[in-house]
Amino acid sequence: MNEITSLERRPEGGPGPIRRTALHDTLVSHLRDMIIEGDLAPGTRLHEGQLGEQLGVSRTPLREAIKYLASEGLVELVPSRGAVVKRFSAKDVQDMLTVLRSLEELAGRLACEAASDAGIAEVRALHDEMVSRYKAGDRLQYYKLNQQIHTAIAQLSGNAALADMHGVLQTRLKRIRFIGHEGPEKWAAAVAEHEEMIAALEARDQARLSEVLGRHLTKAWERVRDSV
Amino acid sequence: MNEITSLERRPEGGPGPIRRTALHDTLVSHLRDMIIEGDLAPGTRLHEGQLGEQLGVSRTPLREAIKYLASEGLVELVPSRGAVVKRFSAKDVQDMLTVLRSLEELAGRLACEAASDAGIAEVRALHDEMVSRYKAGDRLQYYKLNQQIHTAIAQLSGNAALADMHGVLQTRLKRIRFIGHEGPEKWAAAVAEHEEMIAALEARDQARLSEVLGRHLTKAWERVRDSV
DNA sequence: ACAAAAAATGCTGCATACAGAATACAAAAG
DNA sequence: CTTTTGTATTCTGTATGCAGCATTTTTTGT
Repeated sequence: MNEITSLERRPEGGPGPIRRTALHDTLVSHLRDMIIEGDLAPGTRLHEGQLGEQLGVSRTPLREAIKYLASEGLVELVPSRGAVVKRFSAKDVQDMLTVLRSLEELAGRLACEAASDAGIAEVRALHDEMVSRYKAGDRLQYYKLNQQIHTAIAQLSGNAALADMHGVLQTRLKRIRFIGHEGPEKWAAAVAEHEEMIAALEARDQARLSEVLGRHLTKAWERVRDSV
Repeated sequence: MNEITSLERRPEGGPGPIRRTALHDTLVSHLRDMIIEGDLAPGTRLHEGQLGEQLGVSRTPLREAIKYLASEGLVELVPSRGAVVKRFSAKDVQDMLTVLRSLEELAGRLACEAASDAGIAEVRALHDEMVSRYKAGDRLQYYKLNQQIHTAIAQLSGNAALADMHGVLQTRLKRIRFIGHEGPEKWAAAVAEHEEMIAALEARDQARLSEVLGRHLTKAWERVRDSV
């Protein structure tokens, strides 16, 4: 992941609306990934010239993407000195998890009311896939599906603002969670919580789903606490 | 408010650290204000050339500011067609208020634990000032102090992420609330709720403060419901 | 040899310039 | 009169160039 990555305008792959995708979006998500995956460590200065050359883009669109990420809270703008990757303290992480927990509890309650059966089935499918990845010991895919499930539940709430805020926090925390490698027994516990979560969702049991989601995040904090 | 506003690099006013403030920040907050105050109505296309000329800035920093606002959710980026001021449906507003309510309830609980006496005193001062504005019938100042109080409570929680998310939603809703002119009796009710709020905060009564904040926002929705 | 000042380098911030896409308009065909 | 197609204009997307600030290196004085 540390090699020089070169960008291309996302080629229009399959069918669907021929939505020419702007370089801006590509750059933003690319930089996001670089930050999350640790290519750009916290505290790193984002060198416009150098970075732009690596990515094969001029400074202008790069700067715009950086400003965008600044508003998302991933980088910090220092006047006359450019941008640096934001560094989160342990308290920052705990604070984010506190808010995320509150949001997920809300999402759980709303999802039980608003979700369509099809929507729930999709989450179930993601969950089953995740469990099979767990059994295969595929941490990376497990991690990604895990994220997707939480995102999906936030969206099932039918509340766009909620899904939005949830997404912002989840993105900021991705870098942290990406690092947090828990041991086998804790991993198993996390999977069990997910199992319970899906059951509650399928039963449309508001109180239970909300409770499980909350508990899940509280334990998540305990899992990563030391690695922060 | 609808005249052509020209920008100047924020002059270094009083004392304090001589922090040269970048044009970027000025532009962002200026554009924010223009959107909130209705100078740029929802659905309006943000014309880079024209707008830049009005503000006396070239397109480059303007575009960067627009991208920033896009991430904040105030404008929407349409590929190859620039940016338009985001339009919120009634459901969008309701959704935002639902989340905001949840966040404020959380903030209320945390603030009762974490706030310093001095911090509470400051909120009390804001409140008293607001009440006097209310008695004077000064709607604009009342409105601004009202916002400040809610922001202050979010900050008293000591949770930066919470204050952050709260701020984003509050900014998005400002435009709406700015319009919502309630009648005298509802206005009085809102002030009474604020009174109760401060009392609960000073008593550090978590449950009560949280409850009042929630109720306050629920009623706020009823007040603006029709004007959206 | 050390400290302070001065020059030099590198980077950001902003403006301008150019290319390509989207839209608006006009003319021509049905 | 409506529809369609070709053209012109306008605006966005990206690159480049220049000026000012920050930092580092060199030079100079003690």
